[in-house]
Amino acid sequence: MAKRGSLSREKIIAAAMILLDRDGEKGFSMRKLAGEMGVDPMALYHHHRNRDALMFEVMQALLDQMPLPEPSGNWEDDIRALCRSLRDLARRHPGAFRVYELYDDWVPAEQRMNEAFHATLLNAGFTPDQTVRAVRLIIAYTEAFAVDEITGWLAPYDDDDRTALRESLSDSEHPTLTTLFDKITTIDIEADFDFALDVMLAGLRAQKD
Amino acid sequence: MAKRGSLSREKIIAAAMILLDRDGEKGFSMRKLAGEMGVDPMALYHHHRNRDALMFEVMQALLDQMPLPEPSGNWEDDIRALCRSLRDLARRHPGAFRVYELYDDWVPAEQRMNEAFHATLLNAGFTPDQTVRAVRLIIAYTEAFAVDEITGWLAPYDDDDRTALRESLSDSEHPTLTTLFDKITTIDIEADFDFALDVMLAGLRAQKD
DNA sequence: TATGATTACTCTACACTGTAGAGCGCGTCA
DNA sequence: TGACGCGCTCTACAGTGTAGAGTAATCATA
Repeated sequence: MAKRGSLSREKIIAAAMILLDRDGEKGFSMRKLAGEMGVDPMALYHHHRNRDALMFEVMQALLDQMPLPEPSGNWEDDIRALCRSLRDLARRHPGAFRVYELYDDWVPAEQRMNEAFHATLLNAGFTPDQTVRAVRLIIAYTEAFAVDEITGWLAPYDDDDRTALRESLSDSEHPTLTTLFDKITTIDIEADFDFALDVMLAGLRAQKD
Repeated sequence: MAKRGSLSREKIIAAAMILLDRDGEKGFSMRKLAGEMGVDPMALYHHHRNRDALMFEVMQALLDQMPLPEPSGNWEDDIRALCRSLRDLARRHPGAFRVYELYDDWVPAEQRMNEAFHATLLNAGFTPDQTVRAVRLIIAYTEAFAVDEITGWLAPYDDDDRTALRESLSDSEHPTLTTLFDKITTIDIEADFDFALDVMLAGLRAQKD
C-alpha cells in the first residue's frame, strides 16, 4: 500500500497536467495516472469526485497560469500581447489546453482573461456591443489557432503530407490550389499569426469610426 | 441472423451520420450503430476497416454535402456566402461536423471548399501569401464559430448560466465583466457572426492597398 | 497506553468501449 | 449435388470509468 500522504488534491492535479501534456488528451486515463503516481486507481476518487471533476481542476490550474500583460495604453498592442499569452499557454500545456477546448461548460478561471480582453477594448472606446463581439471573435480565433498549432496542423508539410496533398488535387478541379501548392505547404506560423492579428485589428479599427 | 443485403458501405455511412447527429459524437459507438441497424457489431467491420476508417468516410460524405455558391463577381459577398454555407453544414450535421473538427488529418473532400475560398481571394487580387493566410484565418474562425454554435455555446444564457456566471464574478476583480453582464449573457448569434465577418473582411480590404 | 473512530487507501466487480479470430450458414456457380 | 466463398455472428480480450465493500494506518480520547 502506498504511503499515506502520497496523495492530495493538488498533487493529483499537477500529475494529471504532466501526464496530459506528455501523452496527450487521448493518452490520458485515470488508471494510467494512478500507475504513474504508484497508487491504486480508486485512490484518486478519494480526492476528486470523478474524471470530469479532475479535468475541471486541471483547467482551472491551467488558466491560472496565464500571465496577463500590463496594459500599455495602446489597445492594439495590448490585444496582441493577450493573444500571444494565450497562445503561449497552449504551447506550454498542449494536453491540458486541448482538454479545455473540448470542455463544453465555461471555467470560472477564464474570467480573469475575459476581464482583461473586455477591459482593453471597452477602455479603447468601443461600444459594449462591439466589445463583447470583438472579444468573442478574437478569442475564438486565437484558441482555434492555438489548437491547430499544438496538434501539428500548422507545421510545414513533410514529404508524406506533400505527396498526399498532391494526389488529392486534380489540376482541372483544383487549379487555384495547384497554383498555390508551394505557399500552402510551406507554413510560416509566426507570419500567419501576425497576419491574422493584423487583419482583425485593422477590421476593428475600421469599426470604431 | 440479419438478411444478407441489409448492409453496405454506403448504408453504414448514412446510418452512422444519422446516429452521430442524433446522439452526438460522445454518444456514438460501433455497438450502438450495429444495434440501430439490427446487426452484430462485428458485421460493420466487414465493410469498414475500423471505427476511424468509418469516421473518415462520414467526413467525406459530410463535406461532399457542402454547397458551393456560384461566384457573384463580388469577392466579399462570395466569402460571406461560403462561410454561411460552411456554418449551415455544421447545423445540418452537428455530430458529423464535430467529428470532422476533432479529426487531425485533413480529408480530401475539403479540397473542394478550399479551392473555392482560395480562388475567390486570389481572383480578387490578393497576393498568394495573403490568399493562403486569409483563407486559414477565415476558415479557422468560421469553423470555431460553428462548433461553438452547435455545442450550444452561443445560445443566450439561461437562468442557471446567468446565476453561475454572476457568482463567478466579483465586482472588484471583474468590473468590466460586471458592467457588460447583460451584453455578455444576451447573445444575438446572427449579429455576432455578421460582426465577425464584417471585421475580417474590412481587415482584408485594408491589406489590399 | 488502550480503544474506538476516522481517514486513506486497495480490491473486486460491472458495464461500457473497440476489435481480433474463429465459426457458421446462405447463395451462387460447377 | 457439391464446393466454395461471402456476409454475418459468437466469443473473447484488453482497455476505459467508477460503484461498493474491505482493510489498514492514523488520530482522538480515556
